Amino acid sequence: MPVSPSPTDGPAHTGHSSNTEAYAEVEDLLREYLDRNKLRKTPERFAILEAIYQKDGHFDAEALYLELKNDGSKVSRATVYNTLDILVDCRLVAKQYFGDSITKYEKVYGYRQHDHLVCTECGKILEFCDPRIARIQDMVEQVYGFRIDAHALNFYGECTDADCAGRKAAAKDQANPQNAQKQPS
Amino acid sequence: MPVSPSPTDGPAHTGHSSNTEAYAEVEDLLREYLDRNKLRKTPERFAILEAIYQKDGHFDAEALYLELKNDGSKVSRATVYNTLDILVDCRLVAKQYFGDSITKYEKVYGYRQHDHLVCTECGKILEFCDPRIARIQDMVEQVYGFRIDAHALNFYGECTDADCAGRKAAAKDQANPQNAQKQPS
DNA sequence: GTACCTGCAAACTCTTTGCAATCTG
DNA sequence: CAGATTGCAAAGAGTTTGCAGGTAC
Repeated sequence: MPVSPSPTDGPAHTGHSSNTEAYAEVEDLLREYLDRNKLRKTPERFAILEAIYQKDGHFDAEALYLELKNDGSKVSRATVYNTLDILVDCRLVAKQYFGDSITKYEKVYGYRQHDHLVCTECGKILEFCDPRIARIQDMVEQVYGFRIDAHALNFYGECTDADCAGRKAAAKDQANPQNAQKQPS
Repeated sequence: MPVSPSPTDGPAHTGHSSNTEAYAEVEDLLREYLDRNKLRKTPERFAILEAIYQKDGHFDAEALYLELKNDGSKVSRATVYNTLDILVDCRLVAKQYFGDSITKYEKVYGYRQHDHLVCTECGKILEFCDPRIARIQDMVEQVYGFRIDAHALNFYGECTDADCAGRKAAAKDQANPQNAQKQPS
């Protein structure tokens, strides 16, 4: 499975269903997918799915592994990675890259399609929706003869939060020009 | 073989000025940036800049390092990474992530702003331009109070090329269901 | 029972770091 | 000259792989 970005055309669920509410549906979808692909329905796979759907926001594979471990599960890192691939493949999870070369994941099902706004100073990530992206996608599909099934749009910039961590550091640097060269996040 | 080291990874660059023409300007821009930030104008930095502006399309740090090495330069990997950071910082080079967790770079100056269309089967990358993205950016800036200075929009899907490598492999898999589960790149 | 899956740890890949030597300003 | 920058190699972080044992079907 090559690229695994966030699906744009997920189930057209409007608004967010609650975590618990959504989970039964989600589990069924995984079951179906595993059936369809003749993969086994192991407890590990469902444990990982459940852990993900209890979380909010973005996470990385290591954090998920540690969380599972903390909760008494003894899934291995290898299984976490393997299962994440499966979940991305069946569009229950989306893979995201925010410029720091750490792969992040987020649950997808039951959540509105959205894109990301990343503060390069403090790392804060906001989400936004814009219907024009779907139209750009349609145009690109037609012009280039692709069948597009996912997209990722990230904006990078600086937020205006008073407590933006990076901005404070930058201010300090100004008094201390040796450190002026910003580190990439 | 999915997304990353595809031989077809080539350009399809939209609206470019010639390489040599742009380079003098680009060198000046780097010089200015180094001055402004009190960084040293080392030969390595200019050698790397030049190598990048002689290339077309996307490349990764390792490929750039090997290329420089081949050409007789003896810059180290560390310097390549360090310099890429500087060039990204002064907007002569852009960092890109196409879903295979290998960081790609491309030159930016003198090239029209564009976004990417990635074939998840064969790894081909096409480029397109759409003015609506700038408008979405404006709106997001206003609504969220960000100062945005970069974006990345990637569409992922399947191309319609007759020789799309991945599609052939997928067809083979269908006859041989054991291999149905696609491998991550 | 079979072969898919898992856990474990080692291997791998990409990137960063530490340090002595070198070169810019 | 001072100290920023380099090359080198080793370390680090994140992810993948190989293999023996476990387990879904």
